Amino acid sequence: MSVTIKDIAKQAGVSYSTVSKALRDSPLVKPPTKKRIIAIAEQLGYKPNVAARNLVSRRSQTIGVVWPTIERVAHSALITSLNQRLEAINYTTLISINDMKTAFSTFNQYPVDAILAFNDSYSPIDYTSSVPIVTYGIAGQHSPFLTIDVNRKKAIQIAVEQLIQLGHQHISYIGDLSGDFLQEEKVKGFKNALELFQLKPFADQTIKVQGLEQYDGYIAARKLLGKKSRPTAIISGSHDLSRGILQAIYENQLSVPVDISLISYDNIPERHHLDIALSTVGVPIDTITKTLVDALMHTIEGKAVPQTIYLEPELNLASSCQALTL
Amino acid sequence: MSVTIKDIAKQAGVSYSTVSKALRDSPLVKPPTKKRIIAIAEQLGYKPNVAARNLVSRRSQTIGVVWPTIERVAHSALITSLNQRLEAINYTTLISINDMKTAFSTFNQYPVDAILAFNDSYSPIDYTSSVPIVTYGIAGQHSPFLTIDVNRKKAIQIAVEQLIQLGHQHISYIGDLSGDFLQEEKVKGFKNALELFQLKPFADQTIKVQGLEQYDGYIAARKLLGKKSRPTAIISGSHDLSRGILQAIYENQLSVPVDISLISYDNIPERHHLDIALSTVGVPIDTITKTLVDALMHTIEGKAVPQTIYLEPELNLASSCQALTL
DNA sequence: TTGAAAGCGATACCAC
DNA sequence: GTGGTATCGCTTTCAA
Repeated sequence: MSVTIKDIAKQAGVSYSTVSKALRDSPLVKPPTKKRIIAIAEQLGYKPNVAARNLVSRRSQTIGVVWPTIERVAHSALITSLNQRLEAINYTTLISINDMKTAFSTFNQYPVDAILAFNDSYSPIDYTSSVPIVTYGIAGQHSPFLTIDVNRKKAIQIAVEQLIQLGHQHISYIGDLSGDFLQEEKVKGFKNALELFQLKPFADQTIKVQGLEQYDGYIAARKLLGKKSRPTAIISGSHDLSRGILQAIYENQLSVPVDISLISYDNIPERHHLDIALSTVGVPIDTITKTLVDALMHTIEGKAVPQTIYLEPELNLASSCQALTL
Repeated sequence: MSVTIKDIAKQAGVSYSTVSKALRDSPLVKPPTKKRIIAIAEQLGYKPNVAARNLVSRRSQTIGVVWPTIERVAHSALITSLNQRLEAINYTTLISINDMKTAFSTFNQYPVDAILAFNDSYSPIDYTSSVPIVTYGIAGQHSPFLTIDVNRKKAIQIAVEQLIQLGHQHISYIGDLSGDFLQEEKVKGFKNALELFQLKPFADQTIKVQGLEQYDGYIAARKLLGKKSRPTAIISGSHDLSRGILQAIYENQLSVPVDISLISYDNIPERHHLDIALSTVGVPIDTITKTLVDALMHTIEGKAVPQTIYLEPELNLASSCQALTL
């Protein structure tokens, strides 16, 4: 049997309700008493019983994260950052890798204060939950939840704009992954931008990939660079793709940015870990997770309204881009 | 406020303790009564309050999984399978991606019945936990916990033995990743086996990789195959590496198994998803997770002893290997 | 400033 | 078979 507040109360010679207050740092307990109680608690190795606390407070200080696609690495960094943030405000993160429906059901019977669902499809989440839900991903049409969405279209558009300003006319986009809605958004953004800036279409505008890993970027870029005519600039759909693309470029005895300028989607710290400083567009992970946590807290307090928050991407111009030299 | 057993009791006109029994399918309640109560519960949308249940039963039906390395994909499939198995026996899986120490502390104050820790280092886990712990990974020297370890050395040894039986003399191992203890075990197994079978050493016996992804396998294999003399057989440290290796072999206009035989570590269903049926050595994921779950249940019931369970790898011979033709 | 007591929702034991 | 009741560990009024 582990130690309870009653044990502490006995030791301290006070009532156990006083202990409860002291441990919760209530102002209703005299500082010296409080100090003594906390000392004893520590010494006894007291750990509060969460079940009991949840029972009475009707709060669990736990966020349920629905993350059905662990096998795809994309969100790992996001989850890591999210976890840290929640931890900092005394929340526990509980991850479920089951499908939405199962996970919702689990979390609804488990004591979580809110659910964060990673949603990478357009299909509406048709599930009623008594626990408040925040969604990260594609903004659905009439989502009944607060949804956080990254403006991926605009991100790519910004990249295109930047390259055009630098004088580029032949720009390829590597990262067309069919079946992945998040990726398709980016492709749309690319095509929109080309139209918008009235760039004349050329052969290899969008390059399909099999996946989003370094390997896929490498394969795609090699195919692209193997041809007689090649673009002067490339936009890549993800950081990992970019790594592979860089490799392929080097292999072709080409140089970045002299021969080819490169802008990568994804705004993560790892962009500094390459031989060359990578230009990127995207929302910084920190911004995303901060927004998510804020949204969750608001939702828990019942202050959130079903709406979509679009996060605006930022451009980080670095040495992987330069003006086209004629 | 959500519905409780008292609400059901009122509706059904019975005492709430009867409801409790009925809902737990106790034989002490007449079937018709039981049926009626269950119907009402369903109709009211009753969800048991886990906190209250935990409080009294002193069980939470929850396993805490410590998985600090989500960013490395290797264990994803394992976690997925584990989660399914636990779900099947009414256990909830709670994943923490914090470091061991933090995670243990969280789980110790959170109601979990047992902790499963993924440990990929030799360093002993110096943490006392009142919650029972099962470890998966390298068997420590004097681990105070039940540890499940895969005999990786032996796996590679079996692969070598098989290839030798097929007449191969020049065998390379791709998958030497410094700093990763699990990988180093495999390299050791390879070297041991070569000695054991008295194979004369040749130049490119072990090939270092930067990571364990397809890309890394591709790069390593390309380097290996670019030289004048090449091995007649390759053993690969992981499924993903193998995919890249296959790619590099094809690119060199070589064929598997005619020119090169290939055996891959990792025994996962995906081995059937390639152009060629891949020979593999390793413990099937299902076996691993079954063992883990059994170990956890035993531990929870207090029937487990601190010991190491070694899982023995299996060889699956498929068309990616053939006898050496002279 | 402290203590007593009610109660959160469910289980389990003991009567009836 | 069913109902009453103590109990789990803690928070929260309400009195003292």
